[in-house]
Amino acid sequence: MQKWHSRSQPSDTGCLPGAAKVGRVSSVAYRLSNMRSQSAGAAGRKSQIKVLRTGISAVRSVASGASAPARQGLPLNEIIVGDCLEELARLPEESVDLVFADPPYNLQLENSLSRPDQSLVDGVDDDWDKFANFSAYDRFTRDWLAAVRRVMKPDATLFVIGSYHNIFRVGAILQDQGYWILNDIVWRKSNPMPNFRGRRFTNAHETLIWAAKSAGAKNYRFNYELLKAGNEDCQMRSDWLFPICTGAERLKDAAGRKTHPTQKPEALLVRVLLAASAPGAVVLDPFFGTGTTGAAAKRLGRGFVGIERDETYAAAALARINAVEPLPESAVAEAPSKRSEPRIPFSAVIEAGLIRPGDILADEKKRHFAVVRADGAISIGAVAGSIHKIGALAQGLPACNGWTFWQFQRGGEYEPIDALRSLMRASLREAAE
Amino acid sequence: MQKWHSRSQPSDTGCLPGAAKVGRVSSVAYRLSNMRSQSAGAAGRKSQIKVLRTGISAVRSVASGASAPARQGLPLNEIIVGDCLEELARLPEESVDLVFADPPYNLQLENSLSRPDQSLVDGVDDDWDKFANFSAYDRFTRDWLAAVRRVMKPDATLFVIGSYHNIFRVGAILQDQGYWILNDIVWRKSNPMPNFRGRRFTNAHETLIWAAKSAGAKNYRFNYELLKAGNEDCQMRSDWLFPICTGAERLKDAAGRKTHPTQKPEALLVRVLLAASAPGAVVLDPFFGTGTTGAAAKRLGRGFVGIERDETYAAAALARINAVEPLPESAVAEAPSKRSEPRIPFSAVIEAGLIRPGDILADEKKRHFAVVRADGAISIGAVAGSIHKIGALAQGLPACNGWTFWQFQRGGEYEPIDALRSLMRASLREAAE
DNA sequence: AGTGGGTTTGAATCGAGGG
DNA sequence: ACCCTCGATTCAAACCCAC
Repeated sequence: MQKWHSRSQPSDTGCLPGAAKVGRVSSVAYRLSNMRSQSAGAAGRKSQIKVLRTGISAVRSVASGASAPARQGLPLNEIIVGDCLEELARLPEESVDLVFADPPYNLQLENSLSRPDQSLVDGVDDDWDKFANFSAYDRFTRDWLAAVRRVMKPDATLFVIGSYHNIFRVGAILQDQGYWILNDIVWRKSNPMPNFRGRRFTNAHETLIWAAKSAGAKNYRFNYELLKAGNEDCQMRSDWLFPICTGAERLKDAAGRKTHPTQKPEALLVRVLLAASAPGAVVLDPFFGTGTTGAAAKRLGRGFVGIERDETYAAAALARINAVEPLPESAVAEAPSKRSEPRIPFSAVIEAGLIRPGDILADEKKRHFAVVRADGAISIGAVAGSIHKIGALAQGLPACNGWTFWQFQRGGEYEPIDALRSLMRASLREAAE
Repeated sequence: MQKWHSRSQPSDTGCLPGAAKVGRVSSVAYRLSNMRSQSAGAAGRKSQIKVLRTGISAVRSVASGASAPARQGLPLNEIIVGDCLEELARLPEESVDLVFADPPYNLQLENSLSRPDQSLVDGVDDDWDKFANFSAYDRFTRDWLAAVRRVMKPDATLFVIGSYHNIFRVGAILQDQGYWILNDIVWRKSNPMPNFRGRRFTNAHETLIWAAKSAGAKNYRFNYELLKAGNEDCQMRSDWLFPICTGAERLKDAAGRKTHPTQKPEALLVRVLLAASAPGAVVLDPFFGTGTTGAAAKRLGRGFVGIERDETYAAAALARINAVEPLPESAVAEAPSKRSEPRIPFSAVIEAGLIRPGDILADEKKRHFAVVRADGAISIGAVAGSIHKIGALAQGLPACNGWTFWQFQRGGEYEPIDALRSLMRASLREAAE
C-alpha cells in the first residue's frame, strides 16, 4: 500500500536501469571518430572532429552572415563553434530526430547573494545570460525556436529546460509557433541550493517542456514500454528526481573552478534520450555548453549535433565526450514493442492451420461462445464479424481486443488465441533470418 | 543522510501539521456569520450571507455592465455570483492580502478517451473551459490578471494554478503586467490519472506560480519559519506532494456525480494560506468554483472573497463552507517570527543597564576583543562602529551579525549578546500586556 | 478522411479473512 | 479489539494509428 505524505522533501525509491550508472565518465581518451557510423544524413561524411591549431578541437564556423553556405549534410558528432542562429540556418531542414535545448535563463540577478556565513554564492552572471528586458529575451527565443523547428523532422520532438525566469515565455512562444506540448516535466533536485534569505520557497526544481513539431505529429518517438520496464513496471511520471551535477561529473578548470555555471546532470539527459529517441537517432543541442547532451548521446548510441558559441565550453565538451565509453550495443538495443510487432490477421491463423473453421472460441469465464468461420470472421448465432467486433458485441462494450478476449481449446485446456498470434510472429521472424 | 533515487514515483515522508487533518468536513451546519469579524475593509459591514429565495444562498450581482456601482467595502466571507471581470471592477482597490486563482485551463480536448476496460473518462468538457484559440485565452487572461492586480494591496501576493495547457501563457502575461514571480511550485499528485494510451508521461503534477504585485514589493508575507517548523525543520521546497481530491472531500450531487470537474484538495489551499497570509488576512478567489479557498480560509481564521459565475457551484460552495468548523484560534495564531520581532538597537541594551560602557566583548574563539562605548558603538583600537560593522571588520568579511558574533562575560562564562536582546524583547512583550 | 484493429493504469479505500 | 494482507472496487483537469 502506498502512503502519501505532504513533507516537501524528496525520497523516492527505485531506479532506472542504465541511468543510475552514468555518473562517472571514463578517463580514457577516445576519439569521436571511433563511434560507429550512424543514421541518416551522415552518408559520405567523415564524423571525425577537425582539430584546429588554436587548441579548440572543434569545427569552427568558417563564415558568418546570410551568405554562409548551407552544409551538405549533418555535421554528425561534431561541435560547431559559432552563433546558434547562424549555424542552425546552415543545417539541412528536417534532418534531426530530437532536440534538447538549455537556453540562457535570463536570471536577472540584480545584486550578489551571500550565504549566512557571508561567503558569496557563485551565481550565473555571465554576459550570455543578460538580456535588456523581456521583449529582447522573447525575440531571442522566437528566433532560435523557429530555427530549430525548421531543422526538425516532422515527427521529431523538442525538450527545453528552464526555470520560472524564462520557461513561461519559452512555453508560450513555442505554442504560438505551432509546436504542440506533450508534457511539462519537473526535474526535482535532490540537493538544491537552499534559500539563504528565507524569503521564498527553496527553488528545488526546474521545468522541461516536451513538445512535438505540430499538433498533427502523432508518430513521435516515445519509448513507453522501455521507461515503464525501467521504473518497476510503473508508467514514467512527469516528475523526475535527480541530484544536481556535482563531484567527479562536474567539469572544472585547472584552478578547480567549475567550467560552466549550469552544467546539467548526465542522468537527466540519459532519461530524455531513452524516452524520446531510438539508437542511431540524431540529437541536436543548439546550446551545447560543456556537452552533456553529446556525452549522453555517445554513451547511448545516439548521434549528436552540438552548437556552442563559447570556445572554452566547446573545448571542454570535446575532451569530455572523447573520454566517454559508449555502453555495449546490447545494453542499448531496442526491445521490440507490442506496437511495432507485425500485424497478423485472424484469417492467417486459420490459413496456417493453427485453428480450423467450425472450432469454438470462448471467453475466459465461459459466458460467451463463438464459431470460427472459414473467412477469418467468427459468429455468435446469425451475427458474424471480426474477433474484435464480436467480442465487443458479446460484452456490450464499444470495443474489445479479440486476441486476448477469446480462447480456444487445446488438450482440454483453454488458452487465449493470442498464443496463436505469437506462434505466427515467431515463425515470421525465423523466415526473415 | 538523504538518499535520492530516480524512480519517478512519489513516496515523501513527513507531514505538515494542520494540513493532514483537513480531509473531512464537519457535518454540523454552521453559518458564515459565526466567523469572527476580521481585518480591513469589513468595517461597518455585516459578514452575513444573504439567502435568496431561489435557493442560491449567495450574494447575487444586482446589475452588470460598466454602470454597476462600486461596492462600499469588501464583501467579506461572501460568495459573489457573477462575472469575474465585472465583479472585480466593483471591489475597492488595494483591498486584499492574497489572491488564489484557479482559472479555466483551456484544455483543448478533441476526442473522447476510454480506459483499457473501455469505460469512458469523464473529462472536462464544460463550456467555461472552451476558448476559440490561444489569442482569445490570452485576452481573457490579461483581463482578469489586470483586474486582480488593481484589487491587491501593494504587498499582496498572487497564486495561480494551471497545467501545461495554460500555465505558460499565464506566466508570461503576468510578467508582462509587472507582477514579479517569487517561485513556481509544482503540486505533485500522489494519485494522478494514468496515461491510458501510453503515448506520453503520466501527467502527474500541476504548476502554481507565486508572484508579488511588483518587483519592488519586498514586504510580502512569507511565513518561512512556520513552514520550516512544520516540515521537520527543513526549508519548504517548491515541490509539494498531495493526493488529488477524492473520497469524502469531493463534492458530489444527489446522483453521485462530481459537482465540479476540477475540485482542488483543501490541503493544497491550506498550505498556500499558511505560507503567504496571516490570520485575519483577506483572500480573494476570482474563480471560486466549489469554494475550496473559502473552506480553507474559514478553517484557518482567514477571511475570503469569492467570485463564481455558476450558481450551482456557488450554492455547493456555500453549503460546504457553512459546514466547516474553524480550527481553534490557538492552533492558528501566529508564532512570532524572527523578522516580526521588534528591532532592538544595541544602545538600548546599554541604556537598560544590561551591559556597561567599557565592558569587553569577544568572539566565541576569543580571537577578537572590542570595547563597548557609551553611544552604542563598539571599538577595536581606534576604530569604532556598530556591533555588526566591527564584527565584519574583525573577520575581514563584508558583513556580520554582531548579535550572534559578539559575546559578553557573565559569571565567568561568555554568552552571546543576543541573550540580552532576547531579555529586552521579553520585557517589551510584558509591558505590552 | 473514415473505418476499424488493437493497444492502453495506478492509488486509495473498504471489506473479508487469518492470525 | 486489533493488525495485517489480499483482492475487488472506485475513480481520476483527455492521450491512437494504419490502411
